[in-house]
Amino acid sequence: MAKVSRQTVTRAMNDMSGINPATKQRVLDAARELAYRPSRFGRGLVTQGAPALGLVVVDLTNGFWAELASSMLDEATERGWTVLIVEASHDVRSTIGNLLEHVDAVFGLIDLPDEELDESLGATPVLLLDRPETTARPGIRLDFGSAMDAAVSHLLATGKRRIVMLDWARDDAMSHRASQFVAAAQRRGLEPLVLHDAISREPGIEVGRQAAPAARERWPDLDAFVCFNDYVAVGAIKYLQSQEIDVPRDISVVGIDGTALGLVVTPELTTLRFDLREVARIAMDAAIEMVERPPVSGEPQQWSVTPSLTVRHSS
Amino acid sequence: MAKVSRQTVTRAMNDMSGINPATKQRVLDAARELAYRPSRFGRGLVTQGAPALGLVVVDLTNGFWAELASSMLDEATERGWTVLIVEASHDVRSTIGNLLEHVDAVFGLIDLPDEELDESLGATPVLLLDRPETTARPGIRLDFGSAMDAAVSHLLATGKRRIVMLDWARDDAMSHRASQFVAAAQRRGLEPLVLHDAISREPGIEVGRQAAPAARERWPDLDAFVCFNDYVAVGAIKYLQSQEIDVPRDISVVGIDGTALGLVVTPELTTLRFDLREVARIAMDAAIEMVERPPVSGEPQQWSVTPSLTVRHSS
DNA sequence: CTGAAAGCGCTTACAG
DNA sequence: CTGAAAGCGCTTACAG
Repeated sequence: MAKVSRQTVTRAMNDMSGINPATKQRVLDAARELAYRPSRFGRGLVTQGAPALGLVVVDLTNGFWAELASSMLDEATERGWTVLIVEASHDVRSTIGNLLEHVDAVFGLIDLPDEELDESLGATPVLLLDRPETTARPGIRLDFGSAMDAAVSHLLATGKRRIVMLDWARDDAMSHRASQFVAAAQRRGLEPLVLHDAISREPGIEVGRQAAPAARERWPDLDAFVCFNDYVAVGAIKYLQSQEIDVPRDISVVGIDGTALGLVVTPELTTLRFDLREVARIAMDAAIEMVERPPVSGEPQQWSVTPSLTVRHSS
Repeated sequence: MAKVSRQTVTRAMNDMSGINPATKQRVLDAARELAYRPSRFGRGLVTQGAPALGLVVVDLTNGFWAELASSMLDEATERGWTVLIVEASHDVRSTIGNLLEHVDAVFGLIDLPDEELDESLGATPVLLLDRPETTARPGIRLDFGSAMDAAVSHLLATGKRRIVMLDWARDDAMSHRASQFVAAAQRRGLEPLVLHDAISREPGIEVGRQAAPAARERWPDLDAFVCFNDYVAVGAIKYLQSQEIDVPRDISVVGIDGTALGLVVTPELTTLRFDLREVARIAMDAAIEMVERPPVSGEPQQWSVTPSLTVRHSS
């Protein structure tokens, strides 16, 4: 339409030098009229484009994942990478399959059995968040060990003796978080009390609101809750408030994750807070490494991050 | 390495029929050893791949954006699209530039002057969220008009008379939200009271915590706050609590956005709640339309969404 | 300042 | 069951 060759179009569209301004304008006009947009595939084939990381989160409306996503975005931008975020709440398999078309590496929590994992992911470099040691894939583990110890010690120091974990999971198995609580409680000679919720679809406020009274019925003398996450903790506090049970005097509440929620609820929530910035840094560096280097055989690399106990007013 | 042609590699990698199992295995083994991964660009050039939408948000850790992002993800997946989320908090220009390499259309809040907008976005179809009417681009407007009326009426009905808007903006101009509040107040014959914050970087809890006392100093007889968003409202409630001022008896507080935060704070927050699911639906349909149809000249299309007043316990 | 040629890495017919 | 040819839509030298 502009009566020029494709190279000249390239020059006009990409703002390159060595083109007559009038020619350039003619090309740009024609492009507008034809609604012409360069194909990202054609261009990428030649220029390689910026590498992209796929981030698989569980639920963006959960502060933990929102904060991780936000941190990943920052860290990626700094390194010239692009991030593609997907929520793998519904159909994990097809979500992942779709994602792979667009990215050079994947990071996130992928809740799939090992065999399916290999099948879905193929040769794409993957870094798994918080997966059991059984996978032959590199990963970042959320290690609650020492932080759970700190939380239990803190509750003991404030005079609490009957600590109940309000757990949550998709199935009947105890969560990783709860099992670490059990270990910490036993190390202190406490009876490990765990109430397990496998009914609710999401570990939200409602879980805590319903689990707290159930726990009190089962262990009337309980004096502290450690909760699966901050949402469950907020639900527990909301229930206790409704019963005019004083937090923390009568019952202390400790959350996990360190989301912004904890600063909104009254009293402000004691919680195990992750440095997600740090997680994002590790993940980006590992992803770049995996994409650039040939695959190292042998032990898959494992990182570990530990939350720290942030004491506020709910304990 | 496997001593086969590229077509056979294609067959092996893509799980196609018409290939000898032994050959396939040989190819797969070689692929693994060479860490071979098909180029997404080469493949996309032929298959076209799934179309991608770029979503530009302000801050993923803000519940409004997290919920919008989550809804967009859902709606996009249903339509076979992929979503690429970016946060345009720091360097908007380069963030957008980077994004364009990867997507077929863009949706979101892009805080750039009109000329720069055209320059940055080029021919990419764009749908703007909550931009002034001045742009010659299609968009979705957040229209507070009738909802502000409802909020003011509700406060009047509960006996409040001196309503103060706690506003926030990046610069000295009144926000769109505040100007709609002013209009609603004037329609009811009220003096429109607005306190403007242009100091804080983000419209977070701290803004409310600091603005609330400032407002009380300036208008000692105030009896209600309407806040720029839920975060500011939570900050105001936190301050009032600290002063043992009863909410809502002494001072009512109304937020905007309808984020999950409002259910966590005590008392639970009355707020103007958007149906972000609806916004996501409109945006996805419009994006698909823009990519598939040639560009229509004439008036750019405009949609409008109105929040609804959700009365809880802070008013 | 403009254009002809080569090639990026795949897949889709088609031939054998 | 396997391979030779063509082509997807760009950009990068290079020639004029």
